[in-house]
Amino acid sequence: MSSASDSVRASGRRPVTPRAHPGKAYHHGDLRAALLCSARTLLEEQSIAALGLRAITRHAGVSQTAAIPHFGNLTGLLSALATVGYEDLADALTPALPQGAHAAGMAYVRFAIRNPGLFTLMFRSDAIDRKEPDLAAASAQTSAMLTRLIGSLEGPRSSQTRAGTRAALWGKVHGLAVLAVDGLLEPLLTFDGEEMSLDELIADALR
Amino acid sequence: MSSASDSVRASGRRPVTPRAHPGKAYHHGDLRAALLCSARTLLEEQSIAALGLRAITRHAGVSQTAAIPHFGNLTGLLSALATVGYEDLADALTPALPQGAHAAGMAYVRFAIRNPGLFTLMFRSDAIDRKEPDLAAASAQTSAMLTRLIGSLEGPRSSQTRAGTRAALWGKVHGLAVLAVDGLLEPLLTFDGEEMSLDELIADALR
DNA sequence: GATTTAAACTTAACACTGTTAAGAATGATC
DNA sequence: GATCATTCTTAACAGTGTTAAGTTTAAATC
Repeated sequence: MSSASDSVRASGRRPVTPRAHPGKAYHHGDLRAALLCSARTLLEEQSIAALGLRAITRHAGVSQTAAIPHFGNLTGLLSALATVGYEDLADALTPALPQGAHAAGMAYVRFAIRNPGLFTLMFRSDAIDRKEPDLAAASAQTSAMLTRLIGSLEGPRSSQTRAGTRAALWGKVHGLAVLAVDGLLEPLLTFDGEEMSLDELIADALR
Repeated sequence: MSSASDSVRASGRRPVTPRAHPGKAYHHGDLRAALLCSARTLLEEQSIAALGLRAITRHAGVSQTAAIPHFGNLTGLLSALATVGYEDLADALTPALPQGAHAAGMAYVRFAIRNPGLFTLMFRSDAIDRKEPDLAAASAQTSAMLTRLIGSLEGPRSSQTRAGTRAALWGKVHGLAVLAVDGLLEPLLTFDGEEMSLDELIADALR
């Protein structure tokens, strides 16, 4: 279980300025990471609609435009947050990959359920910029893990059916994740008065 | 192929005021339908981000707040548009259902690809209000079609595995639709210089 | 070590948004 | 024909992202 604060990573390529007067200086020290942390907190504690530039900077205790030097604009900030999301997703997938497709699929969906806001943001193509290099790299890395998984599954196939298999697996897993996050699978949990957990349903669907 | 204008339906429960002076009167006549049509045009010709109350009314040639009496607020308008989307999706699914799961899945994904903006809106839980009765009804109707499809597929099963099967099918189909609309399947279309169409890939993945 | 330069951060303003309130125009009802 | 409810407009409010200009600090250069 990764909290919002500890999983926001270091500031990426830009070297972090060592802060001389921690927390109080005019120069914040690591405002970039602090803003990402505030954004992630707002995202999970409230909603994706609460992710405004002013709301984030207000939560971090800085002025309205303090994010501009670090991210350029709101899209830049959200893209950086989505990048964190792809990195965290890769971390969640890594230990499950050698256990096969079922375990990997469960890890994917569970990540979405545990980080619903972040997962949603990662696929909001109109709120983020997929051409941002960091984001493109993190996204491609996650994608590559899926490719390796498919490649390790069975014997030799044509590359065409491999593409189909890959789309089928990713589609199934991603669809279940999206539907679960949106609460659209809940009507399926009750039948004739009996209940089943969301995790059970997904494990069932992934067989 | 359904164009944006002809597929916006009549105004729903609210009886349409017969227009005395078509197009020129102070009372528009069927502003509700006209606004939905403008919204759908903006949605598909531009993007989901262009769906503002002012942009829609501007496109329809009325004042900024003319949509309020009909929809209450922006969420109401977008929910009504999503309702149209679920109705259109049901129409697209109906002829394919008797042909089995593969045909139904293809119809689902093709609908998404042909109406990317509308399909995206239909699953934007923070932009629409799923408790709106019309929307809930239209959405439930689509869901019921899926249930009937699963029920007609094979012999008797426990209701538990039926829920799993249903989640698996819906998840796979929905995931492929979402990924296709976001352009995330395109990297899978090329292998060793050879190309394959998106439709082929999806047909492959749905087997 | 002093000076210059570059970056972070703040304040103020602009154009834009959704929503509300009040008023004018119209169709429906009695 | 008078009343009433609805539709639609205008005006205003609080909020947003972004830009420009100015201030404060850290780093770089001499």
